[in-house]
Amino acid sequence: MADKYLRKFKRSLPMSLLRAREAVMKNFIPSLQEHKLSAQQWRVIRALQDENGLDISKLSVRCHLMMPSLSRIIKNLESRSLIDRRANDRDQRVSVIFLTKSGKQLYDLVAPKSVERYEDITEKFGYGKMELLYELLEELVEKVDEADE
Amino acid sequence: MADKYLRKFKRSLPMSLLRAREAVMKNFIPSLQEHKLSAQQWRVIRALQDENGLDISKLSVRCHLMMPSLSRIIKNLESRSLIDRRANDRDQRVSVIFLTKSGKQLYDLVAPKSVERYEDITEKFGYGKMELLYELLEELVEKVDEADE
DNA sequence: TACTTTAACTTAACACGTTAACAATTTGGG
DNA sequence: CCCAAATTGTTAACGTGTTAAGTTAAAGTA
Repeated sequence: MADKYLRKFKRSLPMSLLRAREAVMKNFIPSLQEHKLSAQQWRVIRALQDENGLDISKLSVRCHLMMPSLSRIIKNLESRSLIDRRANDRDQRVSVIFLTKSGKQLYDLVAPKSVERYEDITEKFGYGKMELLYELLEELVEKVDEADE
Repeated sequence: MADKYLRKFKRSLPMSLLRAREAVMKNFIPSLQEHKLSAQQWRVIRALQDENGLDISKLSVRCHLMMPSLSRIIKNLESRSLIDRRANDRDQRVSVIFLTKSGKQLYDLVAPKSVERYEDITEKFGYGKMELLYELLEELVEKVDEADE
């Protein structure tokens, strides 16, 4: 208990996670930029490709986006005719979001490049280490969330 | 090569890293908020505590902040008298940044709580796993940055 | 010395992260 | 049925991420 000082950034967990995420994202961003898509907009498109016709609250959870951010993103994608919103008949408060035809086309255009980038990263880093990393990250989240105080 | 589809978010590397970072940050943010500090502002203060009198470019590298963000952050911290800027005599273009007395006092107030939070996380997750995670993240960055294309 | 190039920021513009306040429904009693 | 409370978003405001353009000072070059 003698040395209660803060580690420098090199050994800061948030910083290490940040650097790793940045390094990984650098691989995906260029092909998204070619289509004027942000990483967040792409997440929404991906989620809708997985399951078309999600309401905004569900999208928010699946994409890890806060409602205000998502609200803006949907407005943007809607203005570009990549998605479509319809009111739910049973509950007029909820908007259900659908990928349009051009939204699906855009997905089909971008997805293969992302797959390539992912395979490239997996190859460079090693499949076993990738799996180990996933497990560690998952366990970290579990343990840290477990008892918040 | 048969199944060239994108994993769902649960198994997306950027998402896993994002979730982990969010879970970890949740532990540190409350004590920062008590002092109206963002995580980024705190990084700047920490860097200056490590080495007082850094120019903005060096701060940018150490804190992993882009120059425009840092420019705004410095303006903010300066307006709150937590830091102080002086022109470099040899080169009038560079501003050298110093922690003021109240900046240092704020550091002394916040740092112990961050140390506590870090120890708590380490204990919950396990020291060995923490070290392993650091190594994996570092290696991931190396390998991924290695050959960008 | 005059002129171009480089370096060190700063500003602008747009998107997202985050908290708080608002608006429109829907639901749950009484 | 009516009103309070909860639900589903949207808007506002401020700080950060990111790219591009603008400023000022230093360095390099003819």
